[in-house]
Amino acid sequence: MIIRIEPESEVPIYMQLTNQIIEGIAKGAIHPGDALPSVRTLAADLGINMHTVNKSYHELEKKGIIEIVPKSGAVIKGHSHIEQSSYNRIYNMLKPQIAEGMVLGMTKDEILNLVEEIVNEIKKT
Amino acid sequence: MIIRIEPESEVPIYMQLTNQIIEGIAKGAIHPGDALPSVRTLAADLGINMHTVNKSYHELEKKGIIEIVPKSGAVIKGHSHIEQSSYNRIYNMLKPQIAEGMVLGMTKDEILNLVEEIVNEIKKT
DNA sequence: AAATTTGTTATATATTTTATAGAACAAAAG
DNA sequence: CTTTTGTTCTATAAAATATATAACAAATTT
Repeated sequence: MIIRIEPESEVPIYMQLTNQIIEGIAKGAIHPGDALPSVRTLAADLGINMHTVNKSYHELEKKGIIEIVPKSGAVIKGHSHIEQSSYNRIYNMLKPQIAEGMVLGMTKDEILNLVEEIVNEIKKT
Repeated sequence: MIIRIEPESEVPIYMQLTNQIIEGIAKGAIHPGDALPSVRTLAADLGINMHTVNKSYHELEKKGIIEIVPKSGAVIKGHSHIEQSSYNRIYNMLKPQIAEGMVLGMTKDEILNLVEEIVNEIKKT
């Protein structure tokens, strides 16, 4: 799985990494049960600091996406059905952005089409 | 229009304000052509700093939602159809969150239903 | 015309966030 | 036993966030 970090982005490095790992899981590049690289290894590969990778992994753990076993490693969790707390979190993250789309002139159908397009784009390949 | 700022939130104050103004426009509490309060007035009303309100207004301007007339005021713009640059920005903001929903076990239909629910919730009074 | 209000600009301070660096630890894995 | 693991700690630096105060010229109001 290829990860690209843009140091000059306005998006913090740990968040770029978090998002790209999430998308990697979503599109099946990595699967539940797989172990993520050690924080030292991944940091060296990406040319970033160990603690930055560590922060990203703990973000993923807080989101319920991976499980960190102390002194062992980080493993991708499987999910049959979304939990209520995760659902609420996603609801609150999506709301401002959907409102922004509406204000800027998008109809409900245009928003739904965009979302469907994104889902398809993530799934393909 | 009622705005509530939570100083202890992990979401920056200027962003809370930006989002609530956007949602206010989306649900019709304020309309295109309306002028926003002066930065000093709103800051006093909310008990926050003038520069924080100013930053929020310039965020709204960057998003293409309001127009700031120097020495005059901020006016809400109308939108017939979304511009490509705004569309791309919303696309990039939505993508990581939709991927997160997928990883946490949401199906395409569950995601589309959630988005439709949010649109309806914003539209209703 | 005078006074007030406007957004803007500037300086200053403080806290939090982000990112890196290096070191040390105990536990797990080889 | 050696290496690797995540964790913890200290330290530094830059950027983001938030507040405070002051001053300016232009616009608005009185």
